[in-house]
Amino acid sequence: METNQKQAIINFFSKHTRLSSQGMQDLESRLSFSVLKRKDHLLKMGEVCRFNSFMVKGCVRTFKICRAGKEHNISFASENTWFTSFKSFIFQNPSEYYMEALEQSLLCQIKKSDWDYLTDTYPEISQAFRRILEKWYLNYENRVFQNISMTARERYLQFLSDYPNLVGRIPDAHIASYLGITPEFLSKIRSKLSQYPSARIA
Amino acid sequence: METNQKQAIINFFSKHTRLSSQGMQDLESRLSFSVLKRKDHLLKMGEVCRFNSFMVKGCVRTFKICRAGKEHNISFASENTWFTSFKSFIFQNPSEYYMEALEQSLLCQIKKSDWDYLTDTYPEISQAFRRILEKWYLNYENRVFQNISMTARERYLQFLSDYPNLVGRIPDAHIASYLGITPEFLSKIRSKLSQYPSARIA
DNA sequence: CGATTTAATTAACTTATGTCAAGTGTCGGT
DNA sequence: ACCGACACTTGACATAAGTTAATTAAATCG
Repeated sequence: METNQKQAIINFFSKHTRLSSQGMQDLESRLSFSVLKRKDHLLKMGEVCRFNSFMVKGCVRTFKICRAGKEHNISFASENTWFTSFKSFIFQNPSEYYMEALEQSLLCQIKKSDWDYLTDTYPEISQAFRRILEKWYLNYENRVFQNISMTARERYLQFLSDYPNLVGRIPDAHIASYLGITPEFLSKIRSKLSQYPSARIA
Repeated sequence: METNQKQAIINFFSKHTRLSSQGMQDLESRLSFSVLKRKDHLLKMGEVCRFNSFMVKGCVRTFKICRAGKEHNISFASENTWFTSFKSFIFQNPSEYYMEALEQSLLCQIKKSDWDYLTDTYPEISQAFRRILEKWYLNYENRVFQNISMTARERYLQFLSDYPNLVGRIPDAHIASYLGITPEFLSKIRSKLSQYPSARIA
């Protein structure tokens, strides 16, 4: 059963690199599973993030509390994505971010020490990690561009097209936070969009 | 003379990794210099970005033109920073971005093929590149958080503190674009800040 | 199944930011 | 010294987005 789930990760790596059978075995033996209930915290601010996580099933939000004391979602992790509190994981220092499950979730995790071992030992795994990091980087680059160049409505339409699997699954208030607007304003945007559906042609 | 300038890059790498003398020599022999005049384009949209560049002296902006046809600055490169049009450089495909010199600039560049050779051959250099990429990533992560959680005035104050060397050096309109606001509104922010200097305590 | 919390909507009003247009100042080139 | 770009500012007005608070709908838990 668990071995079946681990397959998702092996598949993930296989897509990004030619993984030697030894590397595959070594990787698999270092994966561990973790189940989160809804509202469980995977990480709290100030804690050191010990794991890089692969989401098998479920959804987790990563957020930070600003000076004014409000939560701001910076990203969501859903099926088949790697996620971690990057700076804390890399430098093993206290995280600025919280990570909280929005649904019951099944994660497959690698400890920092195993991660370091694997990337030091297997160039293919190291390369796959660089690919993941490149993807994360390009994702944030796009987010920055969207934030400085688009209205809230345009960013919402972009979100719908980028993350169709999250819409209707997580509370709108979390999407609003991710977009940098209030839930009330998102509600108005949605209301106008349903009134003039043609406006959806982005 | 040029050898002197190359020293800046060697220094940069030395700070981030233990560089073997052979790697150092190999790296140095693959660096080339490039001078840009003000308003020169280092890269235009649609072109493939052939280089990773290190800014020795000067300033370059990277921008993209949105659907509405307006330019939006996504980043600035000034002294002692690496910059490139990342996606285009990595995948050698047409860039979505333009890069334009805001001042006469001196760059030290590495071709993609040399970059690949160096990172494949010298683990230290590969590691240094990962450090650069991590830095870029964390920079954008912070930008996203700032964009979704701060007002324009707060983002401007943050910019002043993050990039004091750019203030008064490049036109305010470019800073406004980077912050995602209009030049007129930035002017009003500046005006209020000089009226109530204590408001600068961020 | 009912009781209670959480989510989403709506409206009135406020604040943040954009648009347009005019005006001033500055700087390099002639 | 003059001229024309460009940079910056300012004010009146318009639009985007936030705030507060009330209301309804829907999910959760006992």
